[in-house]
Formats: sequence, structure tokens, C-alpha cells
Amino acid sequence: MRRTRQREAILTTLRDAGRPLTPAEIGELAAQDVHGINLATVYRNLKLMGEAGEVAAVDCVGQPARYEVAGLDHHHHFHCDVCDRLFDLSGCIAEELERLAPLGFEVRHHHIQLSGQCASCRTQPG
Amino acid sequence: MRRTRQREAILTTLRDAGRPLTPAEIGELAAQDVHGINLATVYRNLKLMGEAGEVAAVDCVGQPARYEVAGLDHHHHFHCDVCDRLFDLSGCIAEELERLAPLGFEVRHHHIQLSGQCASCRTQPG
DNA sequence: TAGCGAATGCGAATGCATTCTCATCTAAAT
DNA sequence: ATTTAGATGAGAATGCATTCGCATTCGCTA
Repeated sequence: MRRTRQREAILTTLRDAGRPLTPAEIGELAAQDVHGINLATVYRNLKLMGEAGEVAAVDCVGQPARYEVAGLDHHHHFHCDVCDRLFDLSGCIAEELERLAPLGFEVRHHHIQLSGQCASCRTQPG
Repeated sequence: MRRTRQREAILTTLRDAGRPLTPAEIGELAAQDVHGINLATVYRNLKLMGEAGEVAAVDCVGQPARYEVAGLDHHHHFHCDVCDRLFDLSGCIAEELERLAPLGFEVRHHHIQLSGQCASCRTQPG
């Protein structure tokens, strides 16, 4: 995989964001580094970097997937219904979760997502 | 709202299923009552019955929404990655969940979904 | 049981995220 | 500096769930 300006910009953007970003968000933010970076390029690279284990997709309920740098500790997310951004949560309660499964079911993954209003949307009026 | 055969079939199907169904699943199952029931009709009625408070949409991670009869006790779901069906779970651990939110965030909802293999997919080979 | 307006079936249309095509560009090996 | 295969940009194309438009049908009410 070549080292291109757009590839760098995407990775830098993800690293700096501190929260999972949609391809569109990545495109907008990365445009500060590489003006006019194309959405298709963002998608292509997210896919490649995903296969290469550099980034990870984050599923979001009823929404397009977000992406974050790979290798972060296990965590879940908070979706702000106002600004539509996804935030990281720290901590997990997986143990308690497993016991919710019915007898005979094998739990392989779990997905937890809180939603509501993020701090900045609660503070700021518009 | 008129009482039509397709409307009845949809509601009956949802009641009998015991788990949330996709519009497509509803269409297939309801076809046993009303042969040739149209998908658009299913969608139209789910929307109307949703507004009327008779059915509720169930969001599913990275998947089209499912629908269930309204008024059930608070619960969450299990997604079988093999047969793609969604199952009800009983119980919830909302209290422990709230504490995951960062300071200043207002939690309004939470979404919990376990996934893996359901009992029948674990048992049956193909 | 006649008549009206709501509901249906059908296929086309929409919205959307995502992927593809392909001509052009460019990183990096020679 | 040249070469060349991988990358990009631009826009068209895809896949999909969902909705629309409209002629026809059918509940209900008078």
C-alpha cells in the first residue's frame, strides 16, 4: 500500500478525532489536509485499511457505520440525537450482559449504545 | 382505520411470532392468511399502526428495522448471525448502563443487542 | 344494496450509502 | 529521469429498503 497524502490525511483525521467518524465526516475533516479529497477515495481506503487492520468499523443503530483507529480497548458508544455524532464510552458491563441470553444461545458479540444529548448540545442553544 | 384482511393478517402474524419481524418476514408469514399480500401494503400498515400505537419498530444494528406489537415490557434482543432472526431477551441492566455515560451527557435511551448463534442454529447442522 | 372514500396491488420511483469505471496522476523502484 | 503499477477524482452505477402514483377493489355507512 502506497503512502499517499489522502491516506495520511484519513488516518490522521481518525487519530485526532477521538471519536468514530462517518466516511462523510472523514471526508470533510480530511479536506483540511488534502483539499478536494474524494468520498470514493475515503471509502476505498477505509476498506483497504480495514482489511489491513489499521482501522475498525463501528456499527451504529439505524445509521451508517462509523470508523475508528484499530486496537483501542474494548468500549461502546454514545449517540447524540441532536448533532448526530458518536462518542466513545469507557468501561463495559459484558459479564452482566451475557446472563440475558436464553438457554442454548451462544453469545459471540454484544452491542451497547446509549443515546441522548451530548454535553455540548445540552450547553449550547442552537 | 378500516378492518381489512391484510391488516388483520399483519397484526396476527406479529402477535404469533413472539419475536420482532422484518417487513419481508411479515409479508411471507402473512401470506398464509392473505395470499399475495403486497410488501407496500405491509409497509403502509406498519407505518399507520405505528402512528396508532399498535406496533413498535425495533432497531437492529446494521440491518433493516424489525417490528413487534406495542406495549411489551422493556426488553432487548438477540440477533442470530446464522439465520438472521431477532429474538426477545427478558431483563435489562439499565441502571448499570447509565453510569457509562460521560459527565454532562444526558442519556435518554439505550440499545443493547447480543449476537451469536440461536439455539436452533446451534443444534441443526444445515 | 348503493356509493364513497379508504385500502390494496403493482410497478415505478426515491433516497441513501456504497461501489464501480476509467482516464489521469503520482509514489517509489529502477 | 523513466517507468509503471497502484491511487485518485469524477460521475455514473449499484443495491437496498422504503415510498409513491394510480387504477382497481372492498369496508362501511346510509
